[in-house]
Amino acid sequence: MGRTPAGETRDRVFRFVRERLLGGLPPTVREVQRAFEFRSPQTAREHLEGLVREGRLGKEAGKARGYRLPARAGGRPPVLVPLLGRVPAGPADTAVEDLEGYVPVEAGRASGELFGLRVRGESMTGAGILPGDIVIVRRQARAESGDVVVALVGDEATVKRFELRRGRIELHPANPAFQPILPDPAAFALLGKVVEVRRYL
Amino acid sequence: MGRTPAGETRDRVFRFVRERLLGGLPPTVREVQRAFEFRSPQTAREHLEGLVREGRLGKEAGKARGYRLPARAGGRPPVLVPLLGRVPAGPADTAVEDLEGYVPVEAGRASGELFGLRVRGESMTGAGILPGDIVIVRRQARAESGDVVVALVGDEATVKRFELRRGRIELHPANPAFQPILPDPAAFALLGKVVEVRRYL
DNA sequence: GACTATACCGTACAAATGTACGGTACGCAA
DNA sequence: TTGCGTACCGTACATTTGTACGGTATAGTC
Repeated sequence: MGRTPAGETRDRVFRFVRERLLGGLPPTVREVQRAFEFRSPQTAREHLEGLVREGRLGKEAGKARGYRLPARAGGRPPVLVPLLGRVPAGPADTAVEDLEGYVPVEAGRASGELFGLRVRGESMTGAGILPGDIVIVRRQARAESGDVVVALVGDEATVKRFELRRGRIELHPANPAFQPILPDPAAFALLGKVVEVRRYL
Repeated sequence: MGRTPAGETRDRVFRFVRERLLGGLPPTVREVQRAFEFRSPQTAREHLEGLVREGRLGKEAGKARGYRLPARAGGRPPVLVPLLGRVPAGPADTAVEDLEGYVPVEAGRASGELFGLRVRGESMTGAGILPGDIVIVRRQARAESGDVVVALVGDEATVKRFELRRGRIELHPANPAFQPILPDPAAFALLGKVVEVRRYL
């Protein structure tokens, strides 16, 4: 019968499974079978079990789509965080109508609730944050001086550098053409801290 | 029997399912059943089908773990592209020893071979590309004027704006403190085009 | 009351999926 | 040659899982 040199197919099976796992949806035995045109599910299973025996894969026995990356291999699948089009005033859950889509973020970075926000305006160009960029924000009510934050000033969401001076909050732009904002505490709300910036060219 | 106010349980089911979907592993009907302590899988199914009917969920009928986020909401799971620590001289696959990790990228953006590269130097700060940023690069041998590219000049990989002037290639920095590079065609290789910039704060 | 809708239960069935058992073909080494 | 290991096939079976059908209870409305 047509065979393949030692271990080569198994490596390709591993890469296929890893791809699927990293992508988020583990494959079934028969999906592996079809992908490699094996004529028996057992062939796929032998490769998968072999990979488990070698420690290259983990599994939840008996369960559908039970193959996993081994725990030590760190690679949890990325999570998708909502990309919000407008100001996230309430909890992100309620702002469904403003959902532009989802952005993948490493799970390790995903402590707390994250959301994405598209940047408007040029006030942070000096910090490499340009209009149209997407900032990934961890929702939190506190910040430290120097953090880049998303804040609600009046009715407007804005991205600025956060500074605490003599007990007073200041929001500093990173562009000499703009002035620092000294928000009225009553009309101010900190939405979260920027943990990542992305730009699609 | 114990019932719950209109729509409330359904909302909680939706959040549960979305959590699982964003986390990577879609739940089964019976996992939803157990999570909410329904005594019939049918109850879970009615909520799930209801959510599909409302357009809040999508599904692959008949398949195990077939519930999905609706297509409009961001679609395919992200793929992970290799983040290379050093110059990717050969195909990315061969440079495994220089692998720093993986970066998730939307599948829709993943036409062609992608890799990530960490930016060194300040030559592109004017374009919002700072030292330490990660650029996502599509491997390609051609570019057009204005593209931000990764090029190999001599032995060094560099990120610059690509310009073609009178048949001659020029690499322009985006920082007045740096000079354009007019590379010797013999010692020049275009590695790819930057399609995305990210910064982790 | 009669009617309808919603939320849930209980059970059964069918499809998808994981698993087991036995077989064939090839390469290699004793 | 024999024996062993690997790679694969074919088929059957058990579990998991999705699905269908019918039922009960509560609330609201006409």
